[in-house]
Amino acid sequence: MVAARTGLSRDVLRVWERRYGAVEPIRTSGGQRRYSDAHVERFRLLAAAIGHGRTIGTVAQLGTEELVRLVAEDEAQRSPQRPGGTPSVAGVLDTAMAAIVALDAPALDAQLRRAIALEGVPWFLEMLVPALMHLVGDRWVAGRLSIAHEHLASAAVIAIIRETVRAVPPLPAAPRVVAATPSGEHHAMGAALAAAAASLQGWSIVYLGADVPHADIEAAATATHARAVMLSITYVEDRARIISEIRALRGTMNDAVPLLVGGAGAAGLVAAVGGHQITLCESLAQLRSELAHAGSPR
Amino acid sequence: MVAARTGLSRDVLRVWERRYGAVEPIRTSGGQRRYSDAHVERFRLLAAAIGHGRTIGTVAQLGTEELVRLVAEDEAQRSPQRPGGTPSVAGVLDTAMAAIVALDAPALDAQLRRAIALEGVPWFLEMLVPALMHLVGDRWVAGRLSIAHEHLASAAVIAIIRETVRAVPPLPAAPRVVAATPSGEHHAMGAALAAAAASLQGWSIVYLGADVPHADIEAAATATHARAVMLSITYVEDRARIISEIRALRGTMNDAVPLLVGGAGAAGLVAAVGGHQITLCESLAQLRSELAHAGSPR
DNA sequence: CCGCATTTGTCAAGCCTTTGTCCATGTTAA
DNA sequence: TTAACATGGACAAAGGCTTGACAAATGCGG
Repeated sequence: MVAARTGLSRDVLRVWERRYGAVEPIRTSGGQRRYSDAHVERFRLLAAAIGHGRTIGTVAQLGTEELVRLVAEDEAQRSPQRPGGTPSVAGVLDTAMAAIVALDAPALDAQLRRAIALEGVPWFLEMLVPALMHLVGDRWVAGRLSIAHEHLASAAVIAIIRETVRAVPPLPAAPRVVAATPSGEHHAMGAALAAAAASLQGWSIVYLGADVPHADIEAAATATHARAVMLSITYVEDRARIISEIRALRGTMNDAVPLLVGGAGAAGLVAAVGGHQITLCESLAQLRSELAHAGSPR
Repeated sequence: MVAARTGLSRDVLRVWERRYGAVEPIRTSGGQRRYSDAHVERFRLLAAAIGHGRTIGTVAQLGTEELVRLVAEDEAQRSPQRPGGTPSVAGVLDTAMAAIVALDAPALDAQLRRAIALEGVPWFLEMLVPALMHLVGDRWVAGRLSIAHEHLASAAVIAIIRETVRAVPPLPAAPRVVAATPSGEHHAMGAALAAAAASLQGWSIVYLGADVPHADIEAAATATHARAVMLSITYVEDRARIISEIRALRGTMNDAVPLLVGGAGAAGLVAAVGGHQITLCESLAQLRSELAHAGSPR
C-alpha cells in the first residue's frame, strides 16, 4: 500500500500518473502497479513540492533530481530563520566581553570559535567583530579596560580569522591578492578581516600583516602576480607618512593592479592621496564588490 | 502559488504585470500563468527594491540586471542584516555534485569547506548535508553513480564534520555524550551529524564511530560519565540483531542515562525495542531539544 | 495647511481551468 | 469467492482569469 508510505491517496497516485505522467510504475503480468523505492521517493518529493506551494501540474514532469533541488530550495527559503537557535550578536558579545574582562584567553577563544561555527564567517566578520571591537574600544576610552584587554581581544580575533582563512582552500586558478597594513600602521585587524573576506570570495591570499614598507608590498605583489592589493588603515598617527607610503606604493606598482584601501582611518586619506586605481572601501561589502570586479576579467 | 514564494499577494503580481509590464509569465494552454524561477527572482528583486523605498512605477520596467545592481546598492547603504549574499543550497549542491561525479575529492573538500565557512555549521548539518546525500542516493539508485561515488561523498562529509567538532571547544564543565552506531550498522554519517549538533550545543563529545558492540558503548558511557548516549541507525540489514543490540545496551547501561536513537532506519526500530529512556529523534532539531533536556539538570 | 491629481494596493463578479475524489464496471490475486 | 486493483468517465471544490472599481498614500500647486 503505497498510499500509506507517501501520505497520498491511491486515487491521487493514479491520477498523477494518468494525467501528468508523473511516474511509470512497473506492471505485473496481470497489469497491476508495482512501485519501486524510487517511485515512492518521487511521490514524496512531489508531495513536498506541493506542500511548498507548487502545483502538481508544474512539477509532475520534472526530473527527480530537479525535484530534489527544488524541494531543498523551497525548504531553505521557508525557514528564513536559521536552524539551531539564537543568532544573537548580543549574547555572544556578553560572554565574550566577560572573557576579555577576565583576561581569560582560552574562554574567549572558545566563545568566538563557537560563534563562528554557528553563524558562519561572514556574520563573524561583518557583525560580531565590528561590534566587539567597538565595545572594547569604548570601554577602553572610558578607562574601564586596559590596553592589555584590547590586545588580548585583537590577538584572539586575528588568530581565529587567520586560521579560518587557512581552513578555506582557494578555488582552483584563484587570483591572488595581497593584504597588508602600510608602514606606520600597527593594527593588523583590518588586514586580517579583508583577507578573510577575500578568501571567502575564492581569492588566494598573500597576507603580509601590519607595518609593511611600501617596497616590500610592491615586491610581494609583483612576485606573486597579485591581481589586487588591499591596505587597511585603522588609526593614523603620522598622516603625512602614511600618505607618502601609499603614494610611493601606487607609484611603483603595476598600473593594472588596483589598490583597495579600507578601515576606519582610510576615509580622508584616500581623497588626500588621489590618483588612479586607488579605491576607498568603506565596508566589507564594498570590498567584496570591488574584488569581484578586479577578479573577474581573468 | 507564487504569492507564498515572493511574499507578494496574487493581486500585486497581476497588477504589476497588467499595469507596468513588470513580467511576462508563460501561459498554459488553459491560459493560466506559469512563473519561471527567473520570474520569481525578478519579483523578489522588485519587492526588495520597494522595501528599500523605491516605488514600483520607477523600477518595474528596469532590466533584471539593473535591478540586481540597484538592490545591491540599496542594501550596501543600509546596514546589512545578514552579510554575504544568498545562502543558496542549490548552488553548492551543483558544484559539489560535479566534484563527486568526477571523484575529485580535493575539489569536493574545498567546496564543502567554503560552504561551511560561509553559512555556518547548523546550516551545513541541517540543510546541505541532507540535500546532498539525498541527491547522491537518488543518483545511485538510478544507476548513475557507483558506490564509490557515494563513499567518496560520505567520507568527505564525515571528515569535515569531525574536524569541525574538534575545532569547537566544549564549554567549561560540559556534560559528555557518547555518539556511535550499533554493531551491524556501518554508516557513520548519522553519528557524526549527531555529534556535531551536540558539540554546537556545548556538549563534550565521545565519538566512537560505526559498528560498535553494545558492551563497548556501555563501557565508554560509564568510563566517561556520559550524560547521554546517541545511536544512529541508517539502514537496517539484520533487524533482529540491531534490536537485540539496542536492548542489551539499554539493559546494561545506567538507567539515568537516556538513549537517543535517530536516523532514517530508526523510526520502526525504536517502537519495536520498546522500554524506558529510549527516545526516537526524527530530526536534528528534536535531538537538540532532547539534549537540552538531558544536559540541563546538572 | 488644503484641495486635487496620480500612484498603488486591494477587492468583486462572472467565467474558466486545474485537481482531488468518486463511481460503475470489469480484472486479478489468494 | 472475496478483497483489492484497473480503467475511464464524471463531478465538484479550489483556485485562476479578466475587467472594472475603489480607497489609502503620495506628490503638487496654491
